[in-house]
Amino acid sequence: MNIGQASERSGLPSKTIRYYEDIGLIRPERGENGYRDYAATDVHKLRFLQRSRGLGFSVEECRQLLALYEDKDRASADVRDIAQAKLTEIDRKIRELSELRHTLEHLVHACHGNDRPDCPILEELSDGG
Amino acid sequence: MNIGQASERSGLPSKTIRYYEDIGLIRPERGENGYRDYAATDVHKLRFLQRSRGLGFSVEECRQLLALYEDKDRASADVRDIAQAKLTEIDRKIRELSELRHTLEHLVHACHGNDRPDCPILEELSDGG
DNA sequence: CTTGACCTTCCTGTTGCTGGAAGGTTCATA
DNA sequence: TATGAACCTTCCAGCAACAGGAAGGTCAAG
Repeated sequence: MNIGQASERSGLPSKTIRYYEDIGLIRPERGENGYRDYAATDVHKLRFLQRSRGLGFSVEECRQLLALYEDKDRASADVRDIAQAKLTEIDRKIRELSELRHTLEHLVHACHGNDRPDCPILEELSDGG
Repeated sequence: MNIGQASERSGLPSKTIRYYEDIGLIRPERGENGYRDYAATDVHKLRFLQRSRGLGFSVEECRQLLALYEDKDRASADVRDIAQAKLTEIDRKIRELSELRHTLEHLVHACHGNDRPDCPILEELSDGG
């Protein structure tokens, strides 16, 4: 498929997809006319990139993550070490998001419109939530 | 406290903290010598910024989030709308992180070293996990 | 065979930092 | 009191990860 369709299916702008090719993340085939031709697996990778970028992983980290399942020979210990490290990082992110969620929920529900300065959420934040 | 200590306590490099001041996110006092002087609440805000940036929120989004609890008068409906929108976004991020975690866990545990091409994780990915 | 919606490369601009230069401040120690 | 290390300041340049737009080729429909 062409880049437009790949963009639509992955949720990434065409510009970004071309950029990812520039830096060697995804290598689509080329048609006779020079157009990029994306396979279904390419789109999966793009979607994967779209997600992990949005979750705060750098492009280089995404390259590592991508390598994890592009690696046909997953026997190597360092590859699994990377995966394990990422798992730890993901757990941390999930924890932090939950805390942030907790904080915001208080803002929405607990301090509903009354402009008292002793709102519970402020105390929580001051205590180093 | 000086910027070095604020950096240490917030987890943000001094450079980044100065940048955040440049773009108007945090406004510390200044001492007689011209040094920035950070209060405890400033450090809380910085830590908050450090987290939310690492979780994939843009600086402008962080500015909104920060405004949410700097706003002494939280009566306005639009402020609460923003908070609600962020809550939805956070929930999505948590879901995506959980999926990513699931995927990686499979990579670490299910495909342990055997280089078979029919590894379960690959099927999962091909199905558009 | 032209019109519009695609696609291509290339070049510039923006965001969000990061490093380094050049210089002032503070504080312990000789 | 001075000298050196470890801070701090501003400013300027560069990098990462795109985004916008120009200039031009391709393709399917009327």
